[in-house]
Amino acid sequence: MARIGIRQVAAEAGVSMTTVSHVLNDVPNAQVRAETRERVLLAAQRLGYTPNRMARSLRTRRTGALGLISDSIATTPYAGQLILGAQRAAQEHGYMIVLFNTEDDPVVEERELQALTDYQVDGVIYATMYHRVVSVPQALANRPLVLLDAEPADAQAVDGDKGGGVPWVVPDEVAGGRTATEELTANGHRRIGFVTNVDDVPATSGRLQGYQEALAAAGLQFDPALVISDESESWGGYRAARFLLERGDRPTALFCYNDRMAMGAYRAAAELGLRIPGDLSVVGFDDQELITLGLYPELTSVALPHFDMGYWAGERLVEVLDDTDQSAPVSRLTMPCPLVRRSSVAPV
Amino acid sequence: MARIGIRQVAAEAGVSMTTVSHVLNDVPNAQVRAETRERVLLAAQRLGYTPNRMARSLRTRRTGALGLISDSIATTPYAGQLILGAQRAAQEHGYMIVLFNTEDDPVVEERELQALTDYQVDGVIYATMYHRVVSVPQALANRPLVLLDAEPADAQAVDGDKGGGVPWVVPDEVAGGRTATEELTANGHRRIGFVTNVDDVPATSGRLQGYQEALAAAGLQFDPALVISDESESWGGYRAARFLLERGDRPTALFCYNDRMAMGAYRAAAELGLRIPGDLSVVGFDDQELITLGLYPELTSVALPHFDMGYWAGERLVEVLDDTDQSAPVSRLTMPCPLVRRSSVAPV
DNA sequence: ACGTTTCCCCAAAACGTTTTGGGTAGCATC
DNA sequence: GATGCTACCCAAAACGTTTTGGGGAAACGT
Repeated sequence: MARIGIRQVAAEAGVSMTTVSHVLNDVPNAQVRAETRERVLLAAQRLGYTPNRMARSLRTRRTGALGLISDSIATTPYAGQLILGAQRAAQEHGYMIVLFNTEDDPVVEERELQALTDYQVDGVIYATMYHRVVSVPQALANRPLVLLDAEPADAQAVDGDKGGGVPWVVPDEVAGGRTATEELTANGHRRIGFVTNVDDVPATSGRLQGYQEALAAAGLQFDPALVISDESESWGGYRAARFLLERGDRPTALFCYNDRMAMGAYRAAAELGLRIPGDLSVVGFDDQELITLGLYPELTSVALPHFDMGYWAGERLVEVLDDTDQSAPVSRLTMPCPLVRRSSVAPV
Repeated sequence: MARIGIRQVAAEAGVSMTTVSHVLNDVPNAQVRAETRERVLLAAQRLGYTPNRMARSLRTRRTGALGLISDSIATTPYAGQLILGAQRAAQEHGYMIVLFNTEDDPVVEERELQALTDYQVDGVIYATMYHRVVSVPQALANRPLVLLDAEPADAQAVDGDKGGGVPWVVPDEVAGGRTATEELTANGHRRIGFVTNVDDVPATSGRLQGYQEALAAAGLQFDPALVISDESESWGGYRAARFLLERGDRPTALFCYNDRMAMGAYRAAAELGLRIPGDLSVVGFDDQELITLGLYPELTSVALPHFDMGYWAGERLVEVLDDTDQSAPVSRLTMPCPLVRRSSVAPV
């Protein structure tokens, strides 16, 4: 059984290979009679023809592959969602995702970038897992590229939502911080602590800003004494919460930088005999179900839209590649972070 | 600047394309003088030649791509490790990993399998994220295939470690269960509860068996009343632990099916005023750092070797493909699960 | 009746490799 | 002097598409 190709289909339909190719890809300005088109389609289907991608790629110089290169895929629980989003977008447009990983190691990154170029992917998604600001590697400079959960170090593209630089998508940290805090102010809380960490990343500053904005919007005075930063994520939540809650005028609610720190806050509260949400309301960030559903009471948390970001990045990249509309497309997106309500917030 | 290919290299080196191809791939029984070989190599390097993968693929009928199809990549925090393992193995052997996802939906699976075949990957890794037993889809029947964190439903391959069926790798659940329990018996515990769930998967039965084996090895009687299964993973740990700990002759140690249930056990213990590890020792399973490092005291847990399994699967698959040694290779592997000791276990 | 346009279609070149099927030169063996 | 062998090398075919550059016939305008 000889592998069946376009040639066999042509024979079966009684037309030339050219015509078969034309109808199968319906090329824009190739004229083929409706009747012949039918015949070809039928023949193709009858023979169960599937195109040979390598031959096609060889001719068209496009592989239909998108490289997804990420920093620390193994150490973050979100990785799957980011990747799945991108994969689905790619899939829907007939692209495939091929995986690369830098492991946060410049040497590995070098190697992977090399691999990435000689696999001849059509475009690349450069992903970081924790909303980092990155400077895009030289090797990717002149390629179709989009940044995923990362923003470019050179602010050149920042000035507008349109055109220019490389597209990127990140969570809207400040809106997220605002959402979390508003949930607390809306429940009547007026003394709201912010338990955060000391990292200098967009997430910390953004969420803090959101916190401040929400306070202002609620007519509350920002009190620096209510925000505690700790350097450890595993211990920090506990330490900071403990510190805040032992004060005389303890806050009635805590906004925690992430669920891990919220977990520590829960422990601090338990040790001090404070019930959640009766004596203390808590909202977390990240919506890691391992934690949010594991805690008691279940933790209200702001979710990071990992899937959506991945999906957007994928779509954005194929847009660039397929170049359907040359119209200056949106180039930067901060994606909203929805609040998922559970049982850790109550009216004051 | 014309793209430089094998033709240019040939010209530069003053030899034929044939010869260039021969030396660049050093084909086994092609004879080429050492001096010519040098010349070719030099020319290639001087021109910065990199082979065109599509052309090569077209001719050799091999894409150098491995399909990795997994069930629920987005909903499990381990996904990254499994994938990274496979990716690294692939990378090291010059393969790339292209990603597919079934999302546990037969319709999607159908579509992805279709995509997978017409992308013409050389081989496929069929991965599940929670050690499932699967029946391999018809579409994969006659392809180079290895199962990752999954075992085949038809036990045809089970009879030996060699030859025959499709290779698969899973965690050694029973050894893991034994390890966990031994850690407790070794600390002198004699009444050890097992908090587990009701799912009918290899993990539950395996870990239970390990538990029993360890008890036997320590000369302890197995007491069915000490194992409590609950249907919910988020609440089950709490409920089961609470139930066990309220008994008059409460266990002094708990082996929990996974970290999530251990998290519940911590809460139960706290509510009953039992200190960990002073009054109660706990060991978990899965080693999810989000939990193990978030709990206080930090949870001793048995780790699942996700990276290693992924790596093995990748290596195994390229072995099959490159077919270096036809010698019947190991076909099944249960991988050991190391114990990572933290602070939740103490002598009785 | 004769160009011109329009509509449909095709043969062959091209993409960049690997592989096939020799070819040539030198040397040894009969 | 033919034959055979060995060591080295090459021209051309092949892989399965897409794309180029028309070509023939019908329809149309004059």
